[in-house]
Amino acid sequence: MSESTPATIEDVARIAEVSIATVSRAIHTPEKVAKSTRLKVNQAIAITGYTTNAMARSLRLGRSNMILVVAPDIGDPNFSSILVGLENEARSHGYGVLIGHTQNDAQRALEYLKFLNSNQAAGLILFTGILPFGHETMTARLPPSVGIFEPVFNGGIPYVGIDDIEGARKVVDLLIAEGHRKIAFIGDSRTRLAYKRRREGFDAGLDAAGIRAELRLVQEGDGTLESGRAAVERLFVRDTLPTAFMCVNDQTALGVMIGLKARGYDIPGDFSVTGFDDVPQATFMTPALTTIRQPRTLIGKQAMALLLGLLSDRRPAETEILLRPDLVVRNSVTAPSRRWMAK
Amino acid sequence: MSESTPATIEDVARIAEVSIATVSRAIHTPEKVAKSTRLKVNQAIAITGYTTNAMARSLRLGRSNMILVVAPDIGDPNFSSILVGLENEARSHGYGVLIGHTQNDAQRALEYLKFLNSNQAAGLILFTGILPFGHETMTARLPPSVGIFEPVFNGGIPYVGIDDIEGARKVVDLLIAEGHRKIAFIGDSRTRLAYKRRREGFDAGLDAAGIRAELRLVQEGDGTLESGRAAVERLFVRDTLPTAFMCVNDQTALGVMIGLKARGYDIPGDFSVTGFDDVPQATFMTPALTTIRQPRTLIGKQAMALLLGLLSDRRPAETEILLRPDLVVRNSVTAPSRRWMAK
DNA sequence: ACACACCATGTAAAGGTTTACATCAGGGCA
DNA sequence: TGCCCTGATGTAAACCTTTACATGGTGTGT
Repeated sequence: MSESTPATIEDVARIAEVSIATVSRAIHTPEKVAKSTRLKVNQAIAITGYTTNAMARSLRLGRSNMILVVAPDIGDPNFSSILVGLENEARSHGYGVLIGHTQNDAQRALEYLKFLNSNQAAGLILFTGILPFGHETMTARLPPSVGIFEPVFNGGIPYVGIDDIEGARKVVDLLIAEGHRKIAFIGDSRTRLAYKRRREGFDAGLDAAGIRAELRLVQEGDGTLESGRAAVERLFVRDTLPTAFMCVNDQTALGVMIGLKARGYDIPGDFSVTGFDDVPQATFMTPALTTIRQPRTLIGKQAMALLLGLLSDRRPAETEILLRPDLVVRNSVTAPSRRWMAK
Repeated sequence: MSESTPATIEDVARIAEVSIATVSRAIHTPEKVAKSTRLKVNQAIAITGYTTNAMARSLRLGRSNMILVVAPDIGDPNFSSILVGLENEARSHGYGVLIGHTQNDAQRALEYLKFLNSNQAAGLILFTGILPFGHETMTARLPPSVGIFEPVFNGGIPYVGIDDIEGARKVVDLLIAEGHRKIAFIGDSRTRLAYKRRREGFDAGLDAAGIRAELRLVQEGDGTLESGRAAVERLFVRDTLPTAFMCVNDQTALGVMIGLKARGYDIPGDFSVTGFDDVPQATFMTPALTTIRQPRTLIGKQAMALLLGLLSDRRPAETEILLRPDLVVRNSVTAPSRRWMAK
């Protein structure tokens, strides 16, 4: 009717000549209303262009159709593909996705907390390993939540990630198969479980091949490009050089490559280098980086599906969903250089 | 009190020994309540941990504190930096950001329309040049909106972008300064205004230098990597070769570089290549791509600021905000090859 | 023919706010 | 003293749904 104000359920009821209760039922539990009435209601809806006011509905129901996604850095290119998965799954179930960007700042995280308290979000997707909110009394009040990549804080919150151990294993196995015996591992000493597991996979691979791990070849960094470069420097002051650098993530690998090139070495001619994550830039590095692909969109999809399940009281089958990591072979790995063999 | 149920305004009122109206006023229009009362209310709020229920508030007010951001592809790495700007600005004004992902699918776009109709979003940020919703009756009902990069549909909606003409001009000017006279332009024939403008800048630059434009050197593509490669092939079947390829965007430039390398040429030794947009991969291409930087985060910030202004009834000062494009000089441009000079 | 069950629908309350309007107290002024 | 104005607070309606409960009508079984 009047185009200015959106139609309410009452407008529909008037036109369909039924009560508003019937309209509501016709929409949400159609099997409870007579076919003929349902028809009238549907016509009235079509005429008015009625859409139910989500605010009123959420208020009445006590929960909204929004999912809050909190990530430390939404500018991270890796984030966007996951977001696609999250969003698709959410939308196809009538949920909307709300974005929160903490930049690892507790203050900001706290502001998002308000969205939860004020019932604006029915569920939570967490990207950080640690609960962003000062977990004090908080944890109790948290709505159904799902973590991405890692278990959240004190557990209890299911998460979706990849099998980091297996992924790392695939990388070492490749290097070993190529003939490498002295493999450096450039790690990340921060508390992320994923990084610990990649190290585990590395150790397991060496072990399985009967290679004695050399602790001198293990360097701890912080996952940044710079830490990769620094690790190279540290290794070169010693006299035990590896023939391959296995890096905990692609950033680190890039740093390693830069460091190696700065010293005039050829990759993979002189040294092989591997990454982990398959960031979009990996294809464009020179040489293109051999790494482990994170099925990002799928991770997002599964995480959202899990959360949506939680929201419908379906208890999660498992508290940990680990997807299969795939090895992406590009050009940064080859057999160890004769140069070092001779030595 | 009871931790199970979030505190309502009534709980606060009871503790502060005032009416709920006073509590509401103490929060939103503190100057209207006596200092002593204000104090009592604040204490009560602290005790209860009260946060106003956004659903109820939005219902009453008739508008929410959510901004819907609709983009054709939220997986696009360029999107994320803009999102950072949007999100920061929104959050600092108490607004939340809702993500919509249309994949250029009208059907999906329509689903987002529901968020608007149902009052779930107070404003709209549009990434597509064309209105995603089948603009029929829609346009009238649209909430305050702001476009990104381009004017939306039939105008009337302000937008924030960069000055594409000036950006393109900076590129041609650089090429010309390096000594290039025969410059190919690999364009995008789709209807995006930005692309038209980049072409305009190209023409203007040539004109200003007194170089006669050769239409044969202008190739229309569709902005994809493949279209860049195809353009190279088309140019090589003719005998008029350029010494430089100016591409409408970085994707196209990458395609051109691949095409050129496949034919055994060196960049920039044999041909110079330029892009536009400065996508994250540009640094990693070989050679690193000389291109135009989009101040993405700033664009997001400004767009959101503009929208927030609209929401407070402040009419926009201008309907078009064009930010300054910066030239990013890397390694894909050099003086024209002697090889062609000799010819 | 009566009781009962069942089905379709209506009535009204509840959910948490905001705000126009009413009320009330106190102070200034004639 | 009486009147009016002002400033602080309270009362209650409205925002739009959903749903428990009530109502009334139809049909089944005895």
